[in-house]
Amino acid sequence: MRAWFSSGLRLLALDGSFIVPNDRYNQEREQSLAAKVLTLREEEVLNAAAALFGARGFAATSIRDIGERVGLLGGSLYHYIKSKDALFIRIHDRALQAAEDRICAAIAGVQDPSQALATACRVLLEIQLDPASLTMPLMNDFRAVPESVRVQLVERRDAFEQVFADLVEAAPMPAGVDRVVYRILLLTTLNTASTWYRPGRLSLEEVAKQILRVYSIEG
Amino acid sequence: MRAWFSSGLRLLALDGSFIVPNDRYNQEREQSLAAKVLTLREEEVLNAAAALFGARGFAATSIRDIGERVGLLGGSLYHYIKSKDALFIRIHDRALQAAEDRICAAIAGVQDPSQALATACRVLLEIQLDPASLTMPLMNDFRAVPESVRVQLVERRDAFEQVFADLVEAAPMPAGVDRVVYRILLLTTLNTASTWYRPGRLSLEEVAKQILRVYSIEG
DNA sequence: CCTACCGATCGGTAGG
DNA sequence: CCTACCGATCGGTAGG
Repeated sequence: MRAWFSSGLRLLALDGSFIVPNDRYNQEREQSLAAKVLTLREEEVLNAAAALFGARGFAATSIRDIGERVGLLGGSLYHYIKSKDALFIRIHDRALQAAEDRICAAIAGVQDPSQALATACRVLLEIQLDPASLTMPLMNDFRAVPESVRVQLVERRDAFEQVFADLVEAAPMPAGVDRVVYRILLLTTLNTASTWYRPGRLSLEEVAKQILRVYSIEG
Repeated sequence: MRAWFSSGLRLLALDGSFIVPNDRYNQEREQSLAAKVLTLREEEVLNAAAALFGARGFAATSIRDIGERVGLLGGSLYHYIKSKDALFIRIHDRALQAAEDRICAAIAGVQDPSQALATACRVLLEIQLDPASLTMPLMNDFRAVPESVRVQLVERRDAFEQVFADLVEAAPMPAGVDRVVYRILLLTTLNTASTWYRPGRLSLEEVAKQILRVYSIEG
């Protein structure tokens, strides 16, 4: 049995990765275990950064802002991150992987193509509107991001969207609708819902129902 | 007859304001004539700033970037602008006013509610996708903008969207669709089209037709 | 994890 | 319209 496993305390983070207490063994193995095992402190840094990137965007979020959220000075953050660019890419990757996992799990047993698409939409909307899973720094608007970073974000996002491309391909469409355009509009709608939705008049379920209705999905 | 009128050369800018050659009379009267009469140089500055804000967002666009585009050093720009914040608000206001004017002119003679909504959508899409009228710094994503600026942008944008609110109110909807949600989804779709559309497979007219079809608008 | 700092860049100003 | 500069802040590093 591995040391980090026998150490007892182990938590499952929102995105499916393990969180373990910060001990020497873990610090030494961090690199070789890739991104799978994180210390509590690392998890804190990622969550704080995700929240700020999501709220203000890449350019308007400073390393010192992120540090302040977790009680560190800016420079000290570099013990946990390689660079601001790499941090953003990492958060984006983890958020999309977590979303993809949740969506694939939710549609695994669904046979009807319309029902599968409806379910995928509902789960993505849940993720985008969940204030706790601020883990989603809005997959759009890469304008303020350096070019070299943007190409990596776009590549990852395209992979994620393939899930929806497949679902849209299989689902029935209104007459004369281009499936590529439809998929883009649908995903934009789901991904930007957090910019306007505020709990109150409509519940999350009602918003989901409205979106499915506008997009002619029998859910 | 007014001096600026008799000076002969007068151009109509994209957003409907007049452009006149830079002469002493004009410079002296600029303030009292409000924002209606602009020197060529001012127009240049606004267009360059609009293009950069639109391409990179507020936080990632520097005053020096804008200056470079018009052949000035950063500091020299302050002869034409009051502040970066004020510049952004001004561009946003002018772009929305120009869009509103074009849309209202286009739907003026249209009686059928569905036809009117379809026309408004087509014109807004044209504006958002016209590479020349980069005058539109994407009316969404105010995340990187200072709070004091954002409230002014939102206020102006809400006024603009009232045109669409009225059109959606009058138009027939699919059964069970909430008109407020519908309007938000429709406007988001039109306003973000420039983030994904590239001329090639589909023409602007085809994209418009697709959007109208997805949103069940008989155009 | 902090102190202390680097060079670069930011929005903006003074003075001509 | 430029030179020359202000104080603030940026991402990032060294050394402990």
